[in-house]
Amino acid sequence: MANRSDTKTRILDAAEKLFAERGFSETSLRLITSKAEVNLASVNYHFGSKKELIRAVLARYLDVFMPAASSEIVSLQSSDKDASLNDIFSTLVKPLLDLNQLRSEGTRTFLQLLGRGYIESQGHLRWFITTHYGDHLTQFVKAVADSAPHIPPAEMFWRLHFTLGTVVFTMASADALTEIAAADFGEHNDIEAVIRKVIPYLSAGVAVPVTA
Amino acid sequence: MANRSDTKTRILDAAEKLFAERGFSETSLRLITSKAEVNLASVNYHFGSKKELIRAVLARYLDVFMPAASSEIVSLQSSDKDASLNDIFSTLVKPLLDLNQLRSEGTRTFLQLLGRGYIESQGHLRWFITTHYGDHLTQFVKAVADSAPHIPPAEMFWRLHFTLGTVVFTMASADALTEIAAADFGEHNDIEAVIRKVIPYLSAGVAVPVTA
DNA sequence: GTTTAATTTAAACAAGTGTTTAAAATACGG
DNA sequence: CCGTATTTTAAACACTTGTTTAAATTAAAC
Repeated sequence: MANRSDTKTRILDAAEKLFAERGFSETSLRLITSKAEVNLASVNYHFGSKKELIRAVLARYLDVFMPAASSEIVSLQSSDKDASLNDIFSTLVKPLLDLNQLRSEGTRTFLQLLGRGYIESQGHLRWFITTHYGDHLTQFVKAVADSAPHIPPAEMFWRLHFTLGTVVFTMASADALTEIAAADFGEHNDIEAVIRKVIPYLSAGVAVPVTA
Repeated sequence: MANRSDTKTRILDAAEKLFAERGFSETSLRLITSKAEVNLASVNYHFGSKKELIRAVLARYLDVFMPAASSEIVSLQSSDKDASLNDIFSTLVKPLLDLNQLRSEGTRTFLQLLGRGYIESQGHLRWFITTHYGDHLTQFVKAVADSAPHIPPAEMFWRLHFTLGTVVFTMASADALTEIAAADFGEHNDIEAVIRKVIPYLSAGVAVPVTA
């Protein structure tokens, strides 16, 4: 049937869609391979195991997004030494939206995958991300910390995880939320609209003065 | 072995602990019944199915928490007509901490269960909560909306879901986060400390002016 | 104490999971 | 074009899942 290593791509494409929609452990290899119209055993042949398939799906996005985000932050820091939190978060918008050119619905899929990853992770994904992209992450954390110097490090630790939670949860349930918003308020939001809504919320929370 | 309807309680106790720690679908009935030292079939005998067990576990907390939270909000609104967002969120602290008297680690367990519920829910839990406790929820949403009248309803919808995401994610990973915070910053936070940290973050995000 | 109802138990069930195997088919290098 | 390596395939494997069954046990009613 399908020509050679096209099989690998078919699996990745089907897997990322299903993983984003239903989560990793709720998506069986049989469902993936039937959607991809490839044989069940080809997943283990090409990727070794389901865990490695999950990592491959995420890596395909992270390898594009992380360097792009990094360079955006670098160029922001060189042009504006006193960038606001809003500026820093907004810096991520372009690299995120560029993923839509990589694949249709790329932005939404990537953010949903990230959310699923952090929610379901029993360790192997957290490990994979921090060891492969740790430098980019610390760079981002430092940029945020520098632009909110009135927040002590320990407090910033918590607030960044609050932020992570907001993003992750919002994106994992973005489909349901946009549907409800459309039904209840007649608002038709795409993923970009949601991103632009959440940034001010995050900036305000991270920067709010610590109460004594 | 164990005396009569003590079996039901043993199952609920073991189930809520495991559900909170590992999530619903990652927790098998065999694990629950072995921890509870009861027979596997007794879950289906007493609760009918795993889904109904999940609902029973959550109901045991919600039946206590929801009325308590409601009455706190009512008394706040009658004493202070212009309560701040911080006041409203802080209103929930006492009902939450009172759950520690219900069961040991009750507060943490409840919040983690809530997080798992919203994250994993394929619908049946969302349906269960909104139909059984919908009045309490709309009362709370109204209180928040009234104290931030400069936020349009559609925008408030999104911000409340951002807030839900923050709480849910933070609580679902609260154990890991408090451990890291202790190791990296020497901070020893219990669940109350985390709650008191998150409230200013949430209030600031919900109330931040909408940018044009 | 006997009968009836409620509960507990061990065993099996049916369905689903990720992974492995060995043979068939395809593609490639010389 | 042939032989080798790569890829695809169908089948089976070993294991886990929630649920059901029917017999054994325990509790309650009379």
